[in-house]
Amino acid sequence: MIKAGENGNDRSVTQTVRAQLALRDLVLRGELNPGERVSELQMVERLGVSRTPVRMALVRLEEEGLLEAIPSGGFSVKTFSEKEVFEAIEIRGTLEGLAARLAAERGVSRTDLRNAADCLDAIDDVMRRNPADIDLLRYVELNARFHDILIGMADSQALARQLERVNALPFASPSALVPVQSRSPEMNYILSVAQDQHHCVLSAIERREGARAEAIMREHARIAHRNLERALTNQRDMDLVPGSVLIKRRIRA
Amino acid sequence: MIKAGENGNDRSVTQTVRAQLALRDLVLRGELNPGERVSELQMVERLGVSRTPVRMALVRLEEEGLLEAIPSGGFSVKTFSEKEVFEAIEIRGTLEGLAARLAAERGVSRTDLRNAADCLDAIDDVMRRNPADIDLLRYVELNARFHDILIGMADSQALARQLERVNALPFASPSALVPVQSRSPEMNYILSVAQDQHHCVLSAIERREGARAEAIMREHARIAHRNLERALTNQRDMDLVPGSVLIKRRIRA
DNA sequence: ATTGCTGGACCTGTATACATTCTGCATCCG
DNA sequence: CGGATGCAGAATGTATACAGGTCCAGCAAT
Repeated sequence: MIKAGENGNDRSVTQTVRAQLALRDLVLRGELNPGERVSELQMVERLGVSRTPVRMALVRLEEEGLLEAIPSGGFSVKTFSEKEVFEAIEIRGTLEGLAARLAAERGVSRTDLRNAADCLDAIDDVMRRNPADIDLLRYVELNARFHDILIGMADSQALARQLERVNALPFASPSALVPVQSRSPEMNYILSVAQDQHHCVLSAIERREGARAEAIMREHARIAHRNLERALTNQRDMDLVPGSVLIKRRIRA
Repeated sequence: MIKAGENGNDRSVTQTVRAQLALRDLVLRGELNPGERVSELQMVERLGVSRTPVRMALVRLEEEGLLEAIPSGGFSVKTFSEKEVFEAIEIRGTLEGLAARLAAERGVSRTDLRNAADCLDAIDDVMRRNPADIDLLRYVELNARFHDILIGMADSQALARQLERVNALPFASPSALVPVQSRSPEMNYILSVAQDQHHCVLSAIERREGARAEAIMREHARIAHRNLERALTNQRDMDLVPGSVLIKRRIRA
């Protein structure tokens, strides 16, 4: 049954993890109809592992928020209303704000500051090097890294855990909605505003200005709100949003 | 094997749920040494169910934050530093603040307002009826209810989920640290301050004063901080803190 | 045509056997 | 005497068989 080379059997990676990754992929790509029940046996067929790891994967994906437990047993693919997506982003902004405040109030090490500053330098570089055709992939990567560094500076395992959970929703993570801008003439403008906020929050943390650091990160998340709003009105941009198939669209005027 | 009446076999309750409840109880009562590995087979013996439901329970308790995954496999009982406990409370305060702000900004239904007001009336009643010997159990219950109503008023499934997660930590939930005051002469004073905050936040929500509502809930959580501080300095009060056995104490001057 | 019932397929919950990996200890070599 | 090494035991990961429960289709009766 185990055919090496077929789907990257590594022996070090458990079947459970493999099933989890594969299932998440199926859900996010919309190959499982939202709202539909996810049958264990069908997944056994489809993923090529036995029921036990499929079961574990289902439980973990429910924990991630991508699946929903059915009262009578089993799981179904979760759907999200537009409202829920906005709220998820708002929650992320609030928690990142808390992280920034904690970092500012407690103070951070010189090396942390250095790492963050280096990361911002790299982003500046990306934006300066080729303003007409920005390397979005690299921007997204660096942006995610900065946010991770920020969370790290708060030095709070509990907070990191909570944020991990919010970011598990594919459309809520810090970099999820950046690509939506790619078809907009305003992209450079928005990106530079966002990057300015990055600089400002780092400066605030350095000066131990907690309230300011918090406010900036909250506002920073609002950029994602704007991008989402754009994607919802321009339907053709929706395919740039990860997990967009899970979003129950409302009729829009 | 299934002995009805021994541990409430209901047939409608799955073995998994039973195992989860029993295991949580074992962890919270400190019958499993913090930091120690939780052996599946030992739990099978101890709980009287097979490995499968035990496994499920372990995964769910990890999700709750009471257990920690060991990289090489299996789980261990998680320990919390004092810092982590404070942070968990801070996170709760922040999220409850967000809930209050959302409720205020969006406006809430008349029936919600009524329910909340009724709950506060009931708390007032408890405090007035017998000031010398307050029925703490009932206070705790009503307090938890008020916080639940508040979360409900935010009308955000995502936020409710996140708060559920924080409150799963036994010492972080709104009512967890209330009993610590029971041995303090200041109890009545602190309870009335807390209750005043309840009234104020409800009034703020009613008037749609979002920023104020948020600030109040954040400050409200700080009462728990104070109670925790008390318990940590007066070791004899620690046994009033649920899950206190999981808290790694530091030497205090 | 509608409603209630019944049979059966399917699905999940549970238990357990098997395979593989990890761990701890004793022993041996440098 | 310290550290590496190999072995035994145990623990987890995985697969699968079995037992109920749920839900739907089809049929019959009204």
